[in-house]
Order: sequence, then C-alpha cells, then structure tokens
Amino acid sequence: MNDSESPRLAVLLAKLSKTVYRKSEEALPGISIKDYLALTNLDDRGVPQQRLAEWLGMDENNLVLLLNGLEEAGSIARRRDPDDRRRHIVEITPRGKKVLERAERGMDKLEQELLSALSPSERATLKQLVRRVLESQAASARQPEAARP
Amino acid sequence: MNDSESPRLAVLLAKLSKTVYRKSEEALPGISIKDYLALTNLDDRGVPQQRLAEWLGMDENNLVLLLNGLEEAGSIARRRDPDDRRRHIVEITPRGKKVLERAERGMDKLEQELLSALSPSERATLKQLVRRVLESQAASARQPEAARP
DNA sequence: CTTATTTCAGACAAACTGAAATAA
DNA sequence: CTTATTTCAGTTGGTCTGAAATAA
Repeated sequence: MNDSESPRLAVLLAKLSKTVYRKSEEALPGISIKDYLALTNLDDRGVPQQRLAEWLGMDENNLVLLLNGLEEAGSIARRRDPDDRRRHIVEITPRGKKVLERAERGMDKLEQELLSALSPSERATLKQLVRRVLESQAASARQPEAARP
Repeated sequence: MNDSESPRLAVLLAKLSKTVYRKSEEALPGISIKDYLALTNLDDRGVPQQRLAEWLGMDENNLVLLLNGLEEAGSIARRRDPDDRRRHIVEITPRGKKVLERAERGMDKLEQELLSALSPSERATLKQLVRRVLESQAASARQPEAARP
C-alpha cells in the first residue's frame, strides 16, 4: 500500500469539503448550508448566541446577519436571557423544525450519494474517526497547552 | 455505540475542514492554502491550466488571478503549449519547489497536531476512506448516470 | 467607569458574469 | 464562421473592523 504519491490528508479533506459544499447547494431546499448548520445546532431550550458562534466556528458579528435572515424567514426566534439581559437566547421555531426536517432529507440523499463507495461499517468508522479528531481539537482549544508549572 | 445524537458526517466534515483552514493560515509560511493547493498539483512536466482548474475544483476565471499571484512571486511559470497554442502549460519553478517544501513542513506539523488523537493505523484508515470517497466522486463526475439505453 | 453582548455600517477580499483576445 | 482557452473588468455576496447601544 504505497502512500507516498498520494496527497496528504489535509489536501484530501479540503477537496472533500468542497465537494460537500457544492452538492449541498443542490441538496438543500431553499436554504444555504450555513442556515442548515445553524439550525442543527439549535434546540427547544435555546442557545446563547455567543455559544452558537463558538460551535459554528464563526465570529459573532457575522452570525448576527445569518440569524437575521433565519428570523425573517420565521425559522428562529431571539429572546432576552432573563438571567443576563445582555444575552440573546436563540430558539428554533416550529416552522424552523419543518425547514430543518426537509433539509435533513436532502442531506440524507447527499450522504448516500457521497458515501456510496463505502460499506455501512466503513461509513461508521469514518464518522467515528472524524468525530474523535474534532473532539480532541475541541479539548485542546479549551486547554491550549500542556500544563507547564 | 449510540450514534443517533451525533451530528451527521457532512456536518462533522464541514467543521473539520474549517479547522484545517484556520490552522493552515498559521501553519503556512507566507502563502495561502489556495496557493499551497495549487502548488501541490503541479509538477515538472507542467499541467494545462484548465486541467488544474478541474483538479482544484475552482473555475478558470478565478484560477487566472491565483496564478498571477504565484507567477509574480516566481513560484510558477506559464508557457504556451506547442501542440495547441491556445493552452497555457503551468509549471512549478525551482523557487516554487522551495516554497512548497517549506509549506509541506508546516503542513506536517499541522497534521500531527490535528491527528494526535489517532494511532498511525487509524490515520492510515482515515486517509484511505477519504480517498476512496473522493475517487468514487471523481468517477461519477466523469460518468454522471447509470447507462439508461 | 469598565466589561460583556449584540447590532450595524463601512471596508476588504473572494467568487461569479460577461466580454474581449488569441488560436484552432 | 464557430469553438476553445485564457485574460480581465465589473458586479455581487461573504467575511472582517470598528463603533454604537444596551445591560451587568
């Protein structure tokens, strides 16, 4: 299994993510992939806007515009946090849930096409590996360096 | 291994690729990740500009600007294809190779950090799976639909 | 008074559209 | 004359900077 002529993993991931991005433009009905990613990170309980920005890895200024669009479309609602009235709590609305459900169906189809070359267990393996990489990155972001006393 | 609460693979990939993109801004010395991706797709023999655009998944108009920058920096050279003088053949220069070598060292470091949670064999597995997905996509792009006579 | 959070306006860089130039 | 390839000018959509508004 010669590997030396193959592009490195970071290059492969850049291409794969571009593919996902392109395909999602067709697969998602009426919304952008950013809208979709925001909606998947919301639940009934609501999420502080800043925490949402962290999870999405985008800056807060930019998130404001994205949420404005979703709010105009009736997919989300913002309310003040009673415990700290500076904060906005972002909730998904019943309408937003319907939008999200349709989007998930589109993404199901996209993933089936994308992963058609892999067996079910290979798909599960791929997902687990990616998940572990992300979890380790999130952990090292919280605790940037090895403790140096 | 309950999976139902985890975001789907496409969502995980979107986050991972954003992480790679962010980290590469620090990891790459003086060049952008787009410059790096372009350079990795070049060799001594030279590549027609249009083929390069396909490989990079970007449109030709945009590639012109990217290559202009690399040419000004002396990392690539363009020459006419003698067989079809409409075409430009893009080559990497000796200087470009040095730039690429330094970039590869930065990317090595990036990948080590990124994949620190995975064992060597897990890293190889991840790479193989991603590669197979990309190869299947490239194949279906060349042959869009199952033959329907 | 200082800090945290959200919001917006202006600036900037990245991508797409359309057209021109050259060659087949 | 039509088509292919590359190039650029203009436009448009996305992201970042800086400042204002509100609340702690």
